[in-house]
Amino acid sequence: MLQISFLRDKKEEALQRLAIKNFNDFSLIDKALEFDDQRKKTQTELDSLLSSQNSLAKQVGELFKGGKAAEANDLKNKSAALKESSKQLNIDLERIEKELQEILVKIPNAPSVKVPKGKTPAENEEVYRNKISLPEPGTNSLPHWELAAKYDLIDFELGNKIAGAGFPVYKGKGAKLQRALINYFLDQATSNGYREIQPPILINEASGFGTGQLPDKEGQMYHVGLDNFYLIPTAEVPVTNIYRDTILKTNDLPVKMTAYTPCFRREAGSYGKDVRGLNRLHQFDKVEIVQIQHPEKSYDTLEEMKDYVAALVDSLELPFRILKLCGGDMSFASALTYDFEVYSGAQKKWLEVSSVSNFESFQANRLKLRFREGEQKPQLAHTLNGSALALPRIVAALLENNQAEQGIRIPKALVAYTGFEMIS
RNA sequence: GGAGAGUUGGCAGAGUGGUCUAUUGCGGCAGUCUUGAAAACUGUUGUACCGCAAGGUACCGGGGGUUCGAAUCCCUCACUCUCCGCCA
Repeated sequence: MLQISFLRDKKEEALQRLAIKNFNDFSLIDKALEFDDQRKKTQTELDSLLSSQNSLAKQVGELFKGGKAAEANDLKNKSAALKESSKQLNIDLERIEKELQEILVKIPNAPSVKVPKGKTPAENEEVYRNKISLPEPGTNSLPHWELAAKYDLIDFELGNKIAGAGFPVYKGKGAKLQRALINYFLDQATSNGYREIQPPILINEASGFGTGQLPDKEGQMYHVGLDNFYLIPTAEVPVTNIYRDTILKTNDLPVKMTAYTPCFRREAGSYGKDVRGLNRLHQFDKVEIVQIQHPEKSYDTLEEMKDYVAALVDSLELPFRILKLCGGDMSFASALTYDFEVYSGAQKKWLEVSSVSNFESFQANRLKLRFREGEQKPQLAHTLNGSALALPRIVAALLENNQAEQGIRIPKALVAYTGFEMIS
């Protein structure tokens, strides 16, 4: 949620930046400013009315104490009359605030000026590609779903039976590989200064609102109706919400956290070959990194996180590229996003395995996540997060790119975690 | 799941209808004293909104109600604790 003060004081800048995201509904901004004017006016009226009521009430008390009942009753009636007006003003104020809020939550985050213009993924800007060459066509022929069946690593049919499509069952070395990746990713993160967190994987509405999943993406989350909980789509939600309604000190920054969680996504509307195998699941595992940072340092931090993830993917010996997302391909809440894609040999396409974003103060404003510089007034912090990494597509690429006659080779960095060098 | 007791400022903890713009202590910050520090003493101490300012308003778990007036009374929801039951 953008701050109304930003829309008011830097309207031109706001409009220009929003245009990068192809958001052109400027009437919405004007409407927000109008409602804000109304809010101020109503608040002023209400406050002065309440002030008179407070002083009348005080007088009534004193009159009763002094035994002047008749005069007291007079003032009582007067105060009762004022109460009617203040009640109405209060209703007006609540309505105005609600309407203002409804508009504000519809306005996406303003992208950084560094974000390239564009509408489609084809217009994303490739900013880096590592030195590992793409697999030769023909040498790595089987897609991961066939390899998974051949070596009995992942059973999609069994998942269907137990839960439904998109809930695979990992077996044997397939299961061990999952656990190895999770441990490897967590160990790497903690040795890079991220504090490990194990959060709840069910969240309440307030948490869903804080990071921006609610109300807009309600349909993307599984909902436990009986208790009104949501299953987390990413660890970002519970981990960032640790700092909801919090005022940090400058010294506390940056806060660096990492968490492994399963992630649950309904993926309503997805279909076709994009969802084949591990490409798109309802339940998957991911290690997330989250940082809370001073506004002046958040873009340096974003680069640092990008470099960290790059080193991590590199260590798995997978060919990958980094894209700076164009305005049209960015998420609602992000100000700048880097996507990481590994190349899948058998599928002959790039698979997204990580997304690293700076949200600036967009989430912090919803979360009321602030920090205080010395004795100054609290100000909103910046939040950032990234996948480091999401497992399924990493596994897909590992299986496909490392397949050979004698089996599937495990990258060196992982062998200490898997306990085996080959799947055969 | 059943019964009971609670939720007050950074923390502890008073306050059962008007002087609560919330007692007090601890902690924090500033100062005095000191070569420096500690101790002691003095002062100060939250958040949000409205207002050019002076100042005003709201917030005692959330929401609603009673009243001229609510931390205090009523309703409701959430959470915490204790005991019982069940249980990894």
